[in-house]
Amino acid sequence: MATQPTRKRSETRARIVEAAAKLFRERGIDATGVDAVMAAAGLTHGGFYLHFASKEALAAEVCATQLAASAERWRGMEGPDAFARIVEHYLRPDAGCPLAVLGSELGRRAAPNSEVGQAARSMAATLSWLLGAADGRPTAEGWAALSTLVGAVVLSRVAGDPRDAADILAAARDHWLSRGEESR
Amino acid sequence: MATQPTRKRSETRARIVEAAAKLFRERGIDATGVDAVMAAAGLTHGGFYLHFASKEALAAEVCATQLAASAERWRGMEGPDAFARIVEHYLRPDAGCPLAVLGSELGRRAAPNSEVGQAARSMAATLSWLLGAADGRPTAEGWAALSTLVGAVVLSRVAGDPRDAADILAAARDHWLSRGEESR
DNA sequence: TGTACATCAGTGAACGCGCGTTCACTGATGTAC
DNA sequence: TGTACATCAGTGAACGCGCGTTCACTGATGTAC
Repeated sequence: MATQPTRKRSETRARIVEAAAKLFRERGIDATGVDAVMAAAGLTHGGFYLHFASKEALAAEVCATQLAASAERWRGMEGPDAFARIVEHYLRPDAGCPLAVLGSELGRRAAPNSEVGQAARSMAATLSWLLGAADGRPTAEGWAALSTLVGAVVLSRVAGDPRDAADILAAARDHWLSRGEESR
Repeated sequence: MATQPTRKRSETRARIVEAAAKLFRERGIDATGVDAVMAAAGLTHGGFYLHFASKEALAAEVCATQLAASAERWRGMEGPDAFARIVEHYLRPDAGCPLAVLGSELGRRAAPNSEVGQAARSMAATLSWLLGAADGRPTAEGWAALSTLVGAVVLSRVAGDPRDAADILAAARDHWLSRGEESR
């Protein structure tokens, strides 16, 4: 079959990362094959190793960059309702933060762990700050808030009943947003 | 090689389930082979299918029974510090509730889901009851508490730094136990 | 402007390994007589 | 009590498939002259 007109390597690479992020979120890392990732990126599987040393390297990069981007976005949030906006966004049924969606898989992978851990720390630190902490380090309250968010997403995905799933997300939201002023 | 003296099928089966529960908790379902489970049970892999129709059937049974047992144990807890005891126990670093440890893998498996969902509901209902709910149904507060527990375990396993891991578990504990009286 | 060649992204067949599953066989225990 | 046979749990070699990885090859673009 004919080859596509030559494209920039870096653009193709970005497409692969994007496709992988989506599939990993939907199906998990182990359950997503290299061929599926490449097909989703509009390529054949053979070209994968032109961009990545291994599937494991891709997984590490995808998780690290996704979480780093989230952490960065959170850190940039401003305004009195920043906390509420983060919570609402995190708990959207289609959000799928890697911490929650890939949590158990991440816990057992060696490679991405330090970066994943740092991103989690940064996210907890942002929540702590928005909850009134003095410096930029995660407080107990910040960790508790992040735990509730992550756990709610995990539980909502495990719950067989979609109504339970919605209840769980709403419960996590209410628990953290009904302190001080309600934001809607 | 010599065969072991004949044993009761049901006992062997129970040993397989026990071994699988341990390995699934440690390594995850996908990453644990049938041969590893059987070896841990002191058997060779060939005999597996005398007890289970497939690895998937084993996974379903292990998850369902583990969670049902947890839910049952929670339901039977009594006394004014029942809530505190559940929380403390759940957050022990070596506990490893399947909801947290296998959460993301469970979310994508078809078979065990309805039973897993029911167990989660029951656990949330017990927490709700102990937090003062009127009937035996899960309240928002109960779901929020369970979410925090699950999320804390997930995060503590993802955190690269063992000190963060301990902080996270302690934060979840403090968040839910410092309402009303402290229990220690 | 045109020709020859290097470079480069991507193709798709093939390889090898791990793992779930099957199956013929073994050795011990239980039962009939 | 002893012998013959059925049953039954378990063994371990083998099979097949999926998937990560490799590699010879293709076709397009860029460059030298």
